[in-house]
Amino acid sequence: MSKGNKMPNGTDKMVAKRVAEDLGVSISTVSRAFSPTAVIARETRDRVLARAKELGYQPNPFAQSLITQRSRIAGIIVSDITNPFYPEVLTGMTEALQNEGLNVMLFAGTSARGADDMVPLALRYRPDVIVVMAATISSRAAVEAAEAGTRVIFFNRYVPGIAALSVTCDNVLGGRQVADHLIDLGHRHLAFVAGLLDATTSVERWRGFSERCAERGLPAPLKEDAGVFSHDTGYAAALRLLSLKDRPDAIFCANDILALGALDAMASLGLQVPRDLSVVGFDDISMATWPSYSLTTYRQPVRRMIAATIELTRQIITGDGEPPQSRCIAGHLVERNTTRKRHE
Amino acid sequence: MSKGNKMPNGTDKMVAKRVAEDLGVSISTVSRAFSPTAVIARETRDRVLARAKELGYQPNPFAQSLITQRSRIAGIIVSDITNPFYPEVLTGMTEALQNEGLNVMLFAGTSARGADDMVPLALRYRPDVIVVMAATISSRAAVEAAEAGTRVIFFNRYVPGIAALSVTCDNVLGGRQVADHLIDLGHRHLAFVAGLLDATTSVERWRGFSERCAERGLPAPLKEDAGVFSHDTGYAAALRLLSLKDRPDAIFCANDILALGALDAMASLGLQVPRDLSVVGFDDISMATWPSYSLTTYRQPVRRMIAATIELTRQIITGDGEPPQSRCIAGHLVERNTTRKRHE
DNA sequence: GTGAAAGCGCTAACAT
DNA sequence: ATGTTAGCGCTTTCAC
Repeated sequence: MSKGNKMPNGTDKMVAKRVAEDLGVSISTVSRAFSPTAVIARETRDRVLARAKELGYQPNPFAQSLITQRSRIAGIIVSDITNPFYPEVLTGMTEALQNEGLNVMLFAGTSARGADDMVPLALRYRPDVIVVMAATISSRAAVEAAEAGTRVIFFNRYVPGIAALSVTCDNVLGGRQVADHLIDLGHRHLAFVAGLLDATTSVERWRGFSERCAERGLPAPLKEDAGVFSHDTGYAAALRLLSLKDRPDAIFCANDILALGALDAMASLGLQVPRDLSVVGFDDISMATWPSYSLTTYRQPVRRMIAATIELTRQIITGDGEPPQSRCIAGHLVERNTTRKRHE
Repeated sequence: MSKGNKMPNGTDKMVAKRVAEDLGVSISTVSRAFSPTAVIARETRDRVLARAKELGYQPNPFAQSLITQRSRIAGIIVSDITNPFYPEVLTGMTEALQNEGLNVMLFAGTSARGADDMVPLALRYRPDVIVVMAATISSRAAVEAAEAGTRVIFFNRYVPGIAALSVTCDNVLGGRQVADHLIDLGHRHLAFVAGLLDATTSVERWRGFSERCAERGLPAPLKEDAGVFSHDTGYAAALRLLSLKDRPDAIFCANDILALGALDAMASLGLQVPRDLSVVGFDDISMATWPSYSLTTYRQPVRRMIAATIELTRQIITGDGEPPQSRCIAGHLVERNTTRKRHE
């Protein structure tokens, strides 16, 4: 009677020891076969690996982590996933991390338990890195993690005044380029629809936008706060702007979801892009390409941002080479509704 | 000189032993303090927990899993996350699992590595359960997992001919109700836009739809294959239907994304809902509510489906009570564009 | 190149 | 109610 090495379904649990016995080698040899850097005869490794596959053996990552002090886990913290931008990023990021040999542990912040509360949860697994994609997270998170010896990368989010890493799109530049685009189109009466008030994305896009307007001799653009990044709030904010006596002739929305809401608000008033007004978004989510919207937008360089995150992760893990540094990457304007024919 | 119990940042690593020494108790006592069921003096537990918090100690889940043989991990496998339905579900599911004390390990299938290849990856962590939200996964996945002693729950997907668990919306019923709705509206010339050919969601919705049409004495609806579930393909499929000589007067799309594409196709032809045609989707994603679309759709009971998944998970983990059984839950029709005023 | 032995951090008998 | 002890499954010196 073997002692307790049975599975719930009655079959024997497959562990290194059993593979070793099966092959008449030591446990160490089995272990070494799975370690690419270990010294082991090529032929032995092949034999072990082949038999292990047959038997369905794979090293237990818990035991591995315990001894190697490396989890090979990346924590990802998300919150407002209502913005379609994030799912797109989440999939890409997960894939990329998997390719680096990191498994992703996902933590979803809720209204009840904010993204901040996810950090201690994630920290228990001593992840090699934590990627934060939540819009509403305090700097406390990064501090806690730092104390636990885990580095945090803020994705698409900059946390001011803290030694945290971030990977962002160049929001200021984006705002400036949108300003140039609209001004070049002949617009002189610009407006901005802001999203979450304390989101750096919104703040910086506004800064670039308004700065550039000033530089080009325009009066300060109108600024309308949507409150949160959503279709509803974008719709409402646009309605407010459009009901003004001195209605703007171009609206730059802090992100695409807001912009789509704005377009729908315009449609509800019978206004057309680009005939009556220009609208520009930010992100370039897939819906921006839909014919019904054909939204001109500033595309975030998602692939490069993910690649940068992976690069930082690699630097964090190896610990050698240059110390990882925050990255800010330029995107580019994608013109669509300049020749838009919607509602005709 | 202590031997190796330093963190990368120089501070001592916080383990049960250190907390125990600090308090002058045994390691077991520390361990017991963290186990809700363990016998320990209330006062001792409070003392340990308080000090542990101060010191920043949390039990190492790897060590725990190693000994308890329970990972407290749920694996989630996703693939085509382009459908906004899934992100919404993913967040909700993650939250719900977290509330059960399960941490979520996310595996994203790619074009290169399909969802099937994610199963072995997930199995290494001996998850308490695997939830599959990928549209394209073979039954092999469930078999592999079963052999490893892990149960798989297919979410919104039924895998025929296999002893796997699934949680689905009642797609057949949904199809029937949509048929009734359209017929009651006076339509007699119905069409269906199918998504992924082998997706049970598409197949079953079609079955219910066509069955009900037959029952109510209508000719078989037209069937147009979109190929995949996307806006583009829905758009194209609708265009094909609308260019027919005997153009249908109502279109039921296998899901909302297809339906939104169909609506845009109609708009491009200057056709209006509900004046010229009725369109019905399936899922009720957030975009269906947008004023520009106001899509009538069959709402999947997502909350209840997640609750059912959690219930199954609980049954799987405890192992007692009734054996877990697949669940099929009715949704309901949400009427919107029956009074739609778009493009006016 | 391979085996023996120590131990990662923890829980669960078993003692007391 | 608490302490002692034996591993969970693995990697990694250290011998050979």
